[in-house]
Amino acid sequence: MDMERINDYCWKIPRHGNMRVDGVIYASKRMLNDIVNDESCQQVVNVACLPGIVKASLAMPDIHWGYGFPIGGVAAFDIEEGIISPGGVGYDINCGVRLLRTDLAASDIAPKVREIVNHLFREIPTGVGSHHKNFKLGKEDLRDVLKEGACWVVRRGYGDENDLAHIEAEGCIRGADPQAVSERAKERGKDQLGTLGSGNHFVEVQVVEEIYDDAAASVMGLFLGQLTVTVHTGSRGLGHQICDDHIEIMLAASRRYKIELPDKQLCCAPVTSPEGRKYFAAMAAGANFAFANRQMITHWVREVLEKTLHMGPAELGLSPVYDVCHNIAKFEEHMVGNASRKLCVHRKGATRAYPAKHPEVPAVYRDIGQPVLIPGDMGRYSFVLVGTEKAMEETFGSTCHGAGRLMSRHQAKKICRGRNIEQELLEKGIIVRGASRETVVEEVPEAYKDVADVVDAVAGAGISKKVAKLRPLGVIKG
DNA sequence: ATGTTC
Repeated sequence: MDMERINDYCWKIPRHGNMRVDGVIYASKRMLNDIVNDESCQQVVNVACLPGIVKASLAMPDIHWGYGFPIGGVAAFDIEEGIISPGGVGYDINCGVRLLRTDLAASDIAPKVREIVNHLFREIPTGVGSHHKNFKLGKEDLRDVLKEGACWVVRRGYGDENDLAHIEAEGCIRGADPQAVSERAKERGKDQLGTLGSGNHFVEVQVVEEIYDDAAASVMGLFLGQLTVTVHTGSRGLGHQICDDHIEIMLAASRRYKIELPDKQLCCAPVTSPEGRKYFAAMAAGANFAFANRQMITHWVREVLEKTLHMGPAELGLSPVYDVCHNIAKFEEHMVGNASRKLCVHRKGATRAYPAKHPEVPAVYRDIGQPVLIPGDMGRYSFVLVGTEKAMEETFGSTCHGAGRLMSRHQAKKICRGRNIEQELLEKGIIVRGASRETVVEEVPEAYKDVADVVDAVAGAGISKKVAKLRPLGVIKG
């Protein structure tokens, strides 16, 4: 692949063949070597061929191969001439991350971590197909969750207005239509609200290990040695089914609208077409289910910590720092050249990273920029960043989303033969409870890139700024 | 990611 250097952290695949715009990849030179030899590079080129794409087909340093569009990709399309595509969002609609802060020092509760992990594991269903036996939504309630997102959960008494103020889009994407969601998707979702799922999803008890930006950390209520909890999950079977249903519809739509596709998996429809509108309405509903999911899990994290530590809410001081999506398509205003344009921004394995002063950043963060939450693997660390003006100028206000896989699940299993990963992590001071040995093995830290490399690349490029590093103490995995 | 090939 022909690659031109823009700067130390930014590389261009010049427009060629059917590409309508350039490809642009954010990575250090060292990381780029792996990326160039990966199939995901061709996916960046393929996306650049889609109608109405604006400026460039973008990729973050954690890019890897995905369904049609690369994971770690950002693609913005003109509302009038552009398309919307389920492959540009991914199967796990509104997969995302929520960081919860507390008033506690991790050292004070260290002897209790195992008990906390065990209680979390008992209260939050984990693993493929996990669901609640005694917490099922009726048809009307599920409809309201799909329309209202986290607001519905708070209305039912699980959390408060302050929680909602610290969620991207306040936990509710407007334009969601439950009627655009199939009965089958609803059937899969009705007993999965407040469940974790599998793969890289987790609830993790952490300690703030390093602070890079004192002022920003202070505004976020973060301090050195602090106990925090991170929730990483999405829209479960419901979102998966929405994606499946609409890929089917989009395959037909692509033919109907005579959209030339370099890869069938890029199937899409004009943003303004009935198929495009219906997908957006269903995707927004799936996104709202995921916001509600993380809000529901937050409630159980609160309960577990209060009970295990014998504390009231005031003493615990648990509240969300922020909650961000990294698999979503949104309608946003961006400057393109000298004009402000309304675009459909697809972020798939990419996180919104708005700068200070942006009207969509919560008032409390208006001076520091939007918090960005980057989970790493379970053995190393996670990062808190903030968005920047440069992200707004270059990447439609977007940045990376995580470590990115280095090995397939199969490869991971192979290198772990005869090893006890739980024991190895325990020796590093990390208590792990997984739904099965298999998932723990598939998520072995060596299977992932070092998230510090990913974060240093986006910080080096100037599209995010480092605020804090979090180290795991205990984790539940699907 | 996913009732991991409805």
